Amino acid sequence: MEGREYMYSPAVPEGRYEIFTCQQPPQTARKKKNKIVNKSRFSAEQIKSLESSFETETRLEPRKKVQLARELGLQPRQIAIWFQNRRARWKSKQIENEYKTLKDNYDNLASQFESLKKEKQSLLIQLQILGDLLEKTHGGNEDSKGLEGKSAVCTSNNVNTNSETKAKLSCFQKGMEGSAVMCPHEDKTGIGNSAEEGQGLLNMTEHVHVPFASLEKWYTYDSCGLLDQLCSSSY
DNA sequence: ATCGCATTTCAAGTTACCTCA
DNA sequence: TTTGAGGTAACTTGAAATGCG
Repeated sequence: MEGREYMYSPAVPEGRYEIFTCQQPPQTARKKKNKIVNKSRFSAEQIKSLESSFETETRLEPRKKVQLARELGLQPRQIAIWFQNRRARWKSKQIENEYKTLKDNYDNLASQFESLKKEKQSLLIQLQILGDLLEKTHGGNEDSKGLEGKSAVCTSNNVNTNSETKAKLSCFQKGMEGSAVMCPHEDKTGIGNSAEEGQGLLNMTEHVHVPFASLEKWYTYDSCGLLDQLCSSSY
């Protein structure tokens, strides 16, 4: 199809350039809506030249347009239209790319959110188990009474815990990490009294298959502010 | 200074043709 | 051979900018 160009009917709209063939007469002219059009694509060389011009500047000065038209054997009007269409294509490509980027970001965040949700569930289950265990170990203890019901509350997504429970959880975590770290509440709860106890709890956590390293992540990704509360709670 | 008009250019949307699977 | 989709040159429309009397 290279080499063929445009042939418009004499019925050219007022103020418009008449676009005509430079090399060949119209072979396949068709009549439609007052227009006789022999439309074909620009040649590879023409496109190449237009593209390289577009790379340097997306808008053409009138002088440059005329010069380019002369070089390529086209009408200045054709050059102008080509640049208009090219800008439109460029813009839609930009929008497409932006959409792609946004979608990728969204997908990443969504999958992060999902895995955090699962992790949260695991931790809540873990919390429940620990609460039950505390209750069993220190059944008559006043403090364990305080923990009563907390585990049940924690089974829902809507975690409703008080600072005491949070402090216990925090102590428990410290016990896991340091094995013998003393807890501010040790006199009341008895948790963290010895390295043995800490180790025992560690074994328990292994039993429920919840990695404690994930708690670290919680501090980073906590989205509902629970851990902020936990960390800032006074005890 | 500013108003009105003509002209030009642009973006956005549309039309019509061509190519190809 | 027909047909539908996709690409693209050219057109239409409305708005903004500019120049001139």
